Amino acid sequence: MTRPIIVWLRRDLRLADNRAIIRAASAGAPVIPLFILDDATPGKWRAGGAGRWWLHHSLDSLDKDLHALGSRLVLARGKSIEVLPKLAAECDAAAVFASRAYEPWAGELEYELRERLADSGTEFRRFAGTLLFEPEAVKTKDGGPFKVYTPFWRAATAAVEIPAPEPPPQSLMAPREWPASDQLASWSLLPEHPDWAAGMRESWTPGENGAKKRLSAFLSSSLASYGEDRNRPDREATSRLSPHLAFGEISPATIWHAAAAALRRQPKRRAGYDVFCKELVWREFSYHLLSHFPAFPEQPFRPEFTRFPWNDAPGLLRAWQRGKTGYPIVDAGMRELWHTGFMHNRVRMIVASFLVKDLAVPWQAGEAWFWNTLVDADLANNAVSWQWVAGCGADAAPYFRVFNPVLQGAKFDPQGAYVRRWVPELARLPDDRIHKPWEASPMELRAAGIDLGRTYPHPVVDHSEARDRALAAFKALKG
DNA sequence: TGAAATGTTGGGGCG
DNA sequence: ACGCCCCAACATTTC
Repeated sequence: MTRPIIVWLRRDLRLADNRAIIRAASAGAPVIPLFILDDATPGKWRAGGAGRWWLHHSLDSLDKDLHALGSRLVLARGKSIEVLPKLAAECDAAAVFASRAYEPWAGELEYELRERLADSGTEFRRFAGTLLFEPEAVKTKDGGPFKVYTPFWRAATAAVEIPAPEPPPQSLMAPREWPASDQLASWSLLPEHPDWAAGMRESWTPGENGAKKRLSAFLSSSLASYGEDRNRPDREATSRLSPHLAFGEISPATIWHAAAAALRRQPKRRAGYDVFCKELVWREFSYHLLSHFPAFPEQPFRPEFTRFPWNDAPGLLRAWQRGKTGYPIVDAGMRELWHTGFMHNRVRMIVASFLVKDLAVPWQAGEAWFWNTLVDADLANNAVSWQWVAGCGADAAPYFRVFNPVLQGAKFDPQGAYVRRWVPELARLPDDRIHKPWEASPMELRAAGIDLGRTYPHPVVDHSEARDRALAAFKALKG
């Protein structure tokens, strides 16, 4: 029998438009789909709690899909650099196929893997597909990486034709004998004591099928108005594809081409389509930056920010994490995150600005919290976006841009529906008080059943004063 | 993918 | 009719 090909799956948990699987399937060899739970290689960036919940269900879903093709998913745990060569030797694998990864540790790992596998006569092949644009494919005039979004967008979309997505394989040849596999349940990826995942189960359908359904629902119902409505957390107007993308349950090329097709069907979707494409390419820009500046998750891109006088304030950080800052839009966002593993993008900007500027807590603390609590936690997006808000990143918001949580709330959640949903103790306040309960009269508070300081906190800082402090600190940094 | 302070304009009230 | 003031609405500048 022909020697098998191991398909090493990572954040590409899909069959459609997954070139590693598709090429292996058409090679005429048995295919061994493999997932390794490797907490050691990424170190502190191993998958967090919410991500582990998602991962469990995504792996479960992929295994079912593989069974429908006469195959299965083999599970192993340990360091990839040890597990893979060992398994390849055991199975006498001809090759290991994988989608390329872009995290700081990935390059060296893939290089070393190639060497070790070659020792035992196993070829190692990487495939594109995780990104629309490979980091090397987009260069400035002098051959360097882009540090500003708009020129990156122009250069990338002009230079690269995005190939059409490829259909999933119709069948996968099983090996004569399956290697031993862990039981998914034995990995304990799901929370037990306590089971905090109820809100996640209500909110999401992890897996390739869920991703496809989400995409078509979004394109048919929300693409047209995406440009205006995507900033409204009180509306279901964003794609909510981020966790599916983060786990590779759907490829960006699939989304790209499906959106273009939706535009062709209905040309009036143009405005929304353009904005949506820009958002997809922000993800590309994040990966572009991460791959050229691997310190991005740890260190400020603009080095002068290393000496910013951050506040060591565990109490304030905790109030932020738990959604008890006293600013309704901030608390609503943090509670949505805690409950569902997700937060609306506009609200992410508001809560991030509040942590970094109002509370002067280092952006890395917010990045770490998001890493653990977001189902769409993605190293590149997370690091680049936090630095963008903090003002120390590439093409970042200028440091003096400080969000006012009251004004942002009034502008993007005008009737307070989002706040009422996630901060129910404020639900009975009138619209013109919902984003600033401290300005409600004693009578209004009583009527709404609120005892400020007891049932809902006073603001942990005064925004106006905090803003002045932030501006002064940033100014000192500059001078 | 800001907010707040400051500057400008123009309509209306009024002497 | 006219100049003056007020101030909202909008624009520009600054942080």
